[in-house]
Amino acid sequence: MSFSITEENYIKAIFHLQQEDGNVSTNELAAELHTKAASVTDMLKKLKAKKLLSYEKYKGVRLSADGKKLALGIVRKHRLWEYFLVDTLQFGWDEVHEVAEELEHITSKKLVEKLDAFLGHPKFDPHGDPIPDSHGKMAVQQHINLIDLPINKMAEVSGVGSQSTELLELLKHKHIGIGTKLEIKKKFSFDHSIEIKIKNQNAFTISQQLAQALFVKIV
Amino acid sequence: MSFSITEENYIKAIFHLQQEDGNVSTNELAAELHTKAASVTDMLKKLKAKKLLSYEKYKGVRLSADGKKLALGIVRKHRLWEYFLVDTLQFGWDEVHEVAEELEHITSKKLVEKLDAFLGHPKFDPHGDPIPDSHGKMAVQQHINLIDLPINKMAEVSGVGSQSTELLELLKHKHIGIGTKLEIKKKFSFDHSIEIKIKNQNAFTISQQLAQALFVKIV
DNA sequence: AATTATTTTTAGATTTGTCTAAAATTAATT
DNA sequence: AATTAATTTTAGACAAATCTAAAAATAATT
Repeated sequence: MSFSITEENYIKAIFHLQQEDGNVSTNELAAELHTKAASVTDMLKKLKAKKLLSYEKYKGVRLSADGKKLALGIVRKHRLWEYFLVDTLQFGWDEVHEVAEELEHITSKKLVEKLDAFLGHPKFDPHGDPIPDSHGKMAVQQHINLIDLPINKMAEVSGVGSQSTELLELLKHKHIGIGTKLEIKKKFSFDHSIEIKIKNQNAFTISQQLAQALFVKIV
Repeated sequence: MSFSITEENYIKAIFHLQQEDGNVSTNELAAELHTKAASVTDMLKKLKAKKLLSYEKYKGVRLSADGKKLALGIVRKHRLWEYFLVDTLQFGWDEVHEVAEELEHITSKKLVEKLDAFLGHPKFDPHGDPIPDSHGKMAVQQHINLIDLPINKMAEVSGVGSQSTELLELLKHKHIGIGTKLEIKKKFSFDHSIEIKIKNQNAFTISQQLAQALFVKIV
């Protein structure tokens, strides 16, 4: 059985949303996919008929085993292509997401396996997210949210919570990227902003929103 | 202005067909695209409205300057990806066409230019076809049809006339590929078959159809 | 030149994915 | 508990790309 690009995008969006949520609502999906709730309802019926998910009226949606498998395949392709773009073609890590959104729908299985081998079976993509292997297994990276990092504990930025160009632009401006080593110097309860210090730089504060979008691992 | 994958495939098909023909007929296009004449007519109206081609009822079709530019861009991507698949990912030259049919529709201009640079600005793809540069210019390879090769003149296979899997399967079986050195020993007027001899091999005959599908350059 | 055959176009229907507006259901609040 | 608000679904319509069947135009043949 084969799936359209649209169907694949629905499955991928549900996969990402259900990481946190468990069950995913129609409105959440509509927002994620920049479409309307009515369109989502229509598509969910179709995907249910294809046994990619379980869905009951008004009860939200959850991927089936087949759906998860499909989603992991798409995520695998997306992250391998991101790795390729950065590692092989010298793209900036903040400019590969949109291109990978297209490349992830190329169907050839052989291409994926050859690309994976050529890249040396990488475990993490340039944003710090784990790449599922050909069986759908992925390494678990103990990402902590920066907001939860204890004060004065050195950590390394290992992932970002979103791929939005707005976020990536801000990070570029502040010279924060994957691998950046930093520690928290102060937490301000008034607006939940935090003061961070990057090695060899002066300390500066970042907003709660930004801190929540950054994941780190303690080093 | 951007174009759907379907529109791009029409433009590409017209480009290839008009190389020989000049004006391309509705039925030719329908055959090439495995669709029906009625569908072609509908699409030609749309592409005319987008100024990619000139088209008058019952008179056939011809690409405009814009249409040619678009076609060359698609051909460029197709052939660069084929080169990548063979050269970088170690695909066989006979198994890359279908994958490149998908990859050629990836839109990022930056990707194309970075890929081109990474590959070292190749001039010909693995089938011996020239790769247009970023301005749409391509090297002219003096491909001669094998049928026109003089007897006992050593030549090197430089291209194939079609990408059909049937042809590629036959070539694989006969151990003929790009770069194969051969000469014609006899031509049989009865069925226009020819006897060829590949270096270090016994001579054997090939059909007119096969000979017409092979292009060589005299060495 | 008239007739037959082929090619091409039109007309109307279908599928996929989307939309708006209205109805139905569930959640929140008074 | 009753009402309001928010969410979700249904109903009907639309655009893209396709199809079949019939009509129109062009080409081929007698």
